[in-house]
Amino acid sequence: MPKNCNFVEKLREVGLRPTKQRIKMCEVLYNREKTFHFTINDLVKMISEKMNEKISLATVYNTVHAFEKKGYLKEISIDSQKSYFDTNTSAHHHFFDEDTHELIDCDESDIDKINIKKNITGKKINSVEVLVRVASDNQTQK
Amino acid sequence: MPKNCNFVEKLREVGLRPTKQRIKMCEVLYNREKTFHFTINDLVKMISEKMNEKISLATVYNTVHAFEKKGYLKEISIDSQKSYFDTNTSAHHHFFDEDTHELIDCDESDIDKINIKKNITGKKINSVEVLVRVASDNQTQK
DNA sequence: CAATAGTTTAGAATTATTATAATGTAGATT
DNA sequence: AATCTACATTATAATAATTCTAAACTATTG
Repeated sequence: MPKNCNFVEKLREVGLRPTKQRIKMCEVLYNREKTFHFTINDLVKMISEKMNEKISLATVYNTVHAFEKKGYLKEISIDSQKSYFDTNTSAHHHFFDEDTHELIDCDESDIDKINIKKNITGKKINSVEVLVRVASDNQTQK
Repeated sequence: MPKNCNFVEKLREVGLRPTKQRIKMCEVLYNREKTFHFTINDLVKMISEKMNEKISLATVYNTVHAFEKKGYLKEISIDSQKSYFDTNTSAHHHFFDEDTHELIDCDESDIDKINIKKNITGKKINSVEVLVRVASDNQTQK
């Protein structure tokens, strides 16, 4: 979703009603220079900080999942009990900083094309994701 | 951990007391031909099915985490709310079947060595994991 | 502008996991 | 082999993330 676009139209295009709450969430998520990563908790905080009115937690969950289903958000797998989401929905990989629990984008160009020699009969590949775990250089790792 | 090994000695070697519960869990996890994947829930079921006595849920969690810390188990990242564990602790990648929620091993030899061109200053790479999501070939994917 | 189908909401319910604190036990010391 | 002590186990409570529920609300259709 590009910057400053008409969120009302965007939402309507994919069959989501442009409600006040969804438009607010679009503004928080997409009215910015760069894509970013967040947890639901992060998002709730951002909304309550930047907006004068609050959005119910259930709505935040609903809307994030609706956006994910429509391809406006991507979920990122980390071995945490939390879900991370990414407003960058293009194919790309991630670094995960185990010290800070921060996710960092890794362009496709930063990793050579991955060639998978094995295949599962009757199954097609939906995605290939690389997760590079990093941690501080100068101390013992977990 | 090889098959039929002396679990008492193995546990002692890394500084874990060979308790009745830990030995039982070793038997369930390692007395078998092949390595496998499981969730805590799977494991609890397996224990109560195969054993005549039960092990407390808290102990299962504690022991799985103790084994993980000692390198007897590896945790696998999936965008689920559950944690998956793998008795294959060698470096390898995974397929995740989105239909059945099954994890399938993928040898290092099945994927060419991954070369990461980007690096994060002050951080060292702990691991590089590839997750290949697959789903049924003949229907619409999520 | 009324009907209706989709949305929002607060709060309850659920699920996975961790914390607590009392009891039990392995291994060392006598 | 009795005792000590640190580590383990246990049932249960607590926490945290997420989903469910059912009533109130609202965007769109007719």
